[in-house]
Amino acid sequence: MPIVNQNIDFRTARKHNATETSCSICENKNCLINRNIGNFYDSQFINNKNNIKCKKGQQFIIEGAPVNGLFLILKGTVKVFRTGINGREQIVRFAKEGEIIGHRGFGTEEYYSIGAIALQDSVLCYFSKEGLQEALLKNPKFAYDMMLFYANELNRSENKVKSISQMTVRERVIDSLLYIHRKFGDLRGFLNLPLSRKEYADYAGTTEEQVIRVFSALKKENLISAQGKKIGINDIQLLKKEINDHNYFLDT
DNA sequence: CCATTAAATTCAA
DNA sequence: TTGAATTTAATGG
Repeated sequence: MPIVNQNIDFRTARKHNATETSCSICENKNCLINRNIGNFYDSQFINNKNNIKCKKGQQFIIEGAPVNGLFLILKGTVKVFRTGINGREQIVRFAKEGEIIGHRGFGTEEYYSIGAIALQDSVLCYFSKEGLQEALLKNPKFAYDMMLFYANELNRSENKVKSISQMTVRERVIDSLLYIHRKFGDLRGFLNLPLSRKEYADYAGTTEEQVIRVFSALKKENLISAQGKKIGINDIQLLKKEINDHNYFLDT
């Protein structure tokens, strides 16, 4: 179970530690800020970021907490979720290095509508709302890149609504596997992100038992293999075909 | 959904 | 590095 709220104060989290990284020497090329670093007129806000270390399982965004900045993943992976009516967790997405977290509430919302938990020990960069707003107003290229990011996110989330409402459980589980595969890739024949069956279920919008049963069926058909949390995809073509046959689209 | 057993992971010595 | 303790997977009711 997730470690509950260790009272992180992001404003006072201090920057004098070994993982402190200045954006100017950061090697994270997926990072939107890093990609635009040459374009900034005024890089003041970059120097005001905080690096936050999160242990595996630590929640760093709590649903309902006030938004006063935005996170970027410097290192590690994270799951972003929303709690449904019956207390069930719906995983919105998995995020890896360079991705932005907590952007939805950025412009107008005052409170987070999502929670986020580190899946591994992770390092996050935290930028204040004020600094970012100023940077966006001053730097059109940066603003444009942000807009593209938002458009992408919207597209993805619209696809997800479709998949959850129209696909069968088996298709949703397969879709989830393909999503993880696309996003995190393979490592020595196994998906490069260890997830529990519960987490697959929360992403696919089903239950742990259903996932386990679909996995068992897929194993019998030799489409996947599994050793604990390590899932191997044996026949990605057939899996893709099963989704494509029903005319569903794959997101990023 | 819950209970049971098997399997895998974690943790600390 | 091991194995005991804890967590997670798998199955069947």
